[in-house]
Amino acid sequence: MAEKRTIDDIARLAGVSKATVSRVLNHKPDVDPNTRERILRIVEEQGFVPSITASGLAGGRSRLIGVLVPSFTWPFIPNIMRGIAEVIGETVYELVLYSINDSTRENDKGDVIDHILATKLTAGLLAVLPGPSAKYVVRLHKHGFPVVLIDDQELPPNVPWVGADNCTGAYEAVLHLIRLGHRRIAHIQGPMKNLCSRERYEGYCRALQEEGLTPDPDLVAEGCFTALSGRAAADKFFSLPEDRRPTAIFAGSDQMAYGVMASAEEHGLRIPRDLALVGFDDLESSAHVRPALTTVRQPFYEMGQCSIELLLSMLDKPRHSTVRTGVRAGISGSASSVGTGFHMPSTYSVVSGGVNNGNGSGPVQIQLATSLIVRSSCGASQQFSDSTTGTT
Amino acid sequence: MAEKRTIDDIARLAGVSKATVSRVLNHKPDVDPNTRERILRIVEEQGFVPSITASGLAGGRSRLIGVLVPSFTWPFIPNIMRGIAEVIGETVYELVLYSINDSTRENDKGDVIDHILATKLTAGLLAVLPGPSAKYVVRLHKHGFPVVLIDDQELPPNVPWVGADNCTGAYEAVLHLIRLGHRRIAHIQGPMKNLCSRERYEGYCRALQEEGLTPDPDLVAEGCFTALSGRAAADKFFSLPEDRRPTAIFAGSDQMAYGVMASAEEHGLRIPRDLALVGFDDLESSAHVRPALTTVRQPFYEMGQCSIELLLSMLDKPRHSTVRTGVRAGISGSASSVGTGFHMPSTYSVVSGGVNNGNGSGPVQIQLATSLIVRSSCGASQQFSDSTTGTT
DNA sequence: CTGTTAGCGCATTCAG
DNA sequence: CTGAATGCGCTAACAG
Repeated sequence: MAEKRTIDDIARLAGVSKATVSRVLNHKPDVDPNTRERILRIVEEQGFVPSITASGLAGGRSRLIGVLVPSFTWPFIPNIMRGIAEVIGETVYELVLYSINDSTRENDKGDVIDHILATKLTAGLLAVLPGPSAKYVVRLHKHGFPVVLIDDQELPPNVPWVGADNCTGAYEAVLHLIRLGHRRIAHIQGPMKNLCSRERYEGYCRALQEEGLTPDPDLVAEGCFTALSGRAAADKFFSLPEDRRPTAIFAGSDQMAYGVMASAEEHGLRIPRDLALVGFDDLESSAHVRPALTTVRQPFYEMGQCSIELLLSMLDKPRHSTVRTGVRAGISGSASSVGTGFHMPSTYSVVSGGVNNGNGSGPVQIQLATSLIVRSSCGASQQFSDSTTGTT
Repeated sequence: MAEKRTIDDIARLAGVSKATVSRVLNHKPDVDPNTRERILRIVEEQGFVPSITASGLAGGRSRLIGVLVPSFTWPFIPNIMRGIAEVIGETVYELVLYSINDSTRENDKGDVIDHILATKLTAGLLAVLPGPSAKYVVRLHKHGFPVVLIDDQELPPNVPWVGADNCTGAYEAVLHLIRLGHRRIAHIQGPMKNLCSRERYEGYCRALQEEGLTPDPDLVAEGCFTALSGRAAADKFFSLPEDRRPTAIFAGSDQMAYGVMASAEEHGLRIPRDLALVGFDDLESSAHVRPALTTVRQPFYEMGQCSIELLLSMLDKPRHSTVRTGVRAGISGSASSVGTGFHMPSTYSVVSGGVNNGNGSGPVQIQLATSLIVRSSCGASQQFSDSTTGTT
């Protein structure tokens, strides 16, 4: 069904010029309501879908959005992608996937970026990139290519960015532990080359200080986000003399927390009885491990949504829909929603940039709030047996 | 860097016609070695990359490959994607992502497929689709659109497909349990609407029968691949009178096995002491749960590679590379490799179709072997502490 | 071997 | 409000 029809076919069937058809397809105002109606009907009947590549060529603007992700196996990528995909599905844009696999050498990463710019395939780029590599994307931005970075980026101001409030998240987690009576709280950091690790560490320190506790260097170890590294760090903590051993651990990622669990078990320590544990991320599995992991939830799904919204708002908004719904809102301070309606996550803050002048949207940096998900691993009262902590 | 240059620019700089430039770019044979050399040099210098959209339009054939995936949150999608991305990275093709989110109504799925065909954006489609929806993709195939399906598909013969040998995998898992001395082996099925679930069940039955054990209906329960459903099934088993309770459980997915672990713990059963457990999938986390889960490994990464290779081999192979490497092998019975060289997974079998006449490659269905990964949850001797079971 | 001529399917002037 | 003309950047015949 739906044999390849061109705009000319439709024009012929409607008894008008292709120019007119093109006009209604692109929602131009100057068209007679009747002919518009008639054309739309024929388009519908024939199941006509304009060639995205041809219109891109002719119009000089692509309807493809690039998404650059590091190895898919990072546990939170799927949720970010889900957010992106869902929003994109409502628009006329399509997603093209660029990926940097683990084995990509640092230099080649620049090439990948150059390639993205050079092919001129996409209208903009959404990038999830580990710490230092972000500079390549910033370069794109400087060249005037629409770009939005996601998570863990250390950027010059007004480079569009969407991330989570790592510092506050960590702060709240540690505060929670302190309120539970813990005094010797260890922290397993992520790689310190990543901004998010440093921010979490900052939150950790702030909580301790505010509560009058002095951070103990022996209770801080650097991991690399993996379970194995978390385990190693925990092993180190547990080999401390008993009176200096931590009674609680705040891990910089859920996976590292899993490693702590393994180590604890091996050392005969029961969680939460002998050790309180809090992670960071709220991976799917964290609700299912035993004991269920208390953790700081990062709104990955929302970050995906938010970032693509931001990117779209930076484009020349040539919204146009044929069969699909089309039209969405731009980002603005006051969660405005237009058309099919996009809702900004309830809690977010614009960190920088952000003059959102109606036309040429100004670049913005958006930081989404994290939230502490209390489960049993920290010994607090609540005991979710296996509820999947309902969140959108 | 790399300001927007067109083929005309290069032609001018090289003192030839754009046609000639196009010829060398597309690896046409009839070009003077010297001019070819010169042109290539200039292309390199200028960092010229031809517009993928323009050449697609003009040449009538796209260099975009569609990938259709169900909700990203399925745990094995990332690995499949990784395989796909890695292979695609070596070619001139780009990936465009189509996704069907969980909330997509069954009818709309057909629309998504129609949309893919209608836009004529992509040259072919790779689809990972749950059971019944596959029919839409089959329709595409019937329309002559190059398509390869991945996993769990019940297809007419010679619809290109790549999957795993579920039956043998299950068979080996159960056989392993029997050899370990178990007699009351329960099985938690995946949804029976999925072919893979039925195949695994078949393998389960076959192993029992071959060893002279009669399947007990009470020891079989249907789940839906999730941890929760696995837990429910296990609860049911554990509430059986002691002499009818299973001493081993073969779960149809790792996630369901996780559910079994939770239930076992609640019922005071120790794994593997009181209960042997084997899963299916070999998710990343299965090596890290405690006890480490014995499971049947599905070669997702390889499936990704294999499927994209198959799809590419079905295209009009207009291989062409500028900066990137390009050129890969087609699929054939005898793991042939061409150019940069692709290596078929060592063990695979062509199930159907498969006349691979040099030119118009015939459709094939490829089934990859699974492998039993023995860890501690089944009580066998080997105890991998936390080795990530090295596989490619 | 190489230049010339036509479009691919559509968006956009620019005149009516 | 609408049609005719022009060209996006490139490939594909067609003649040299």
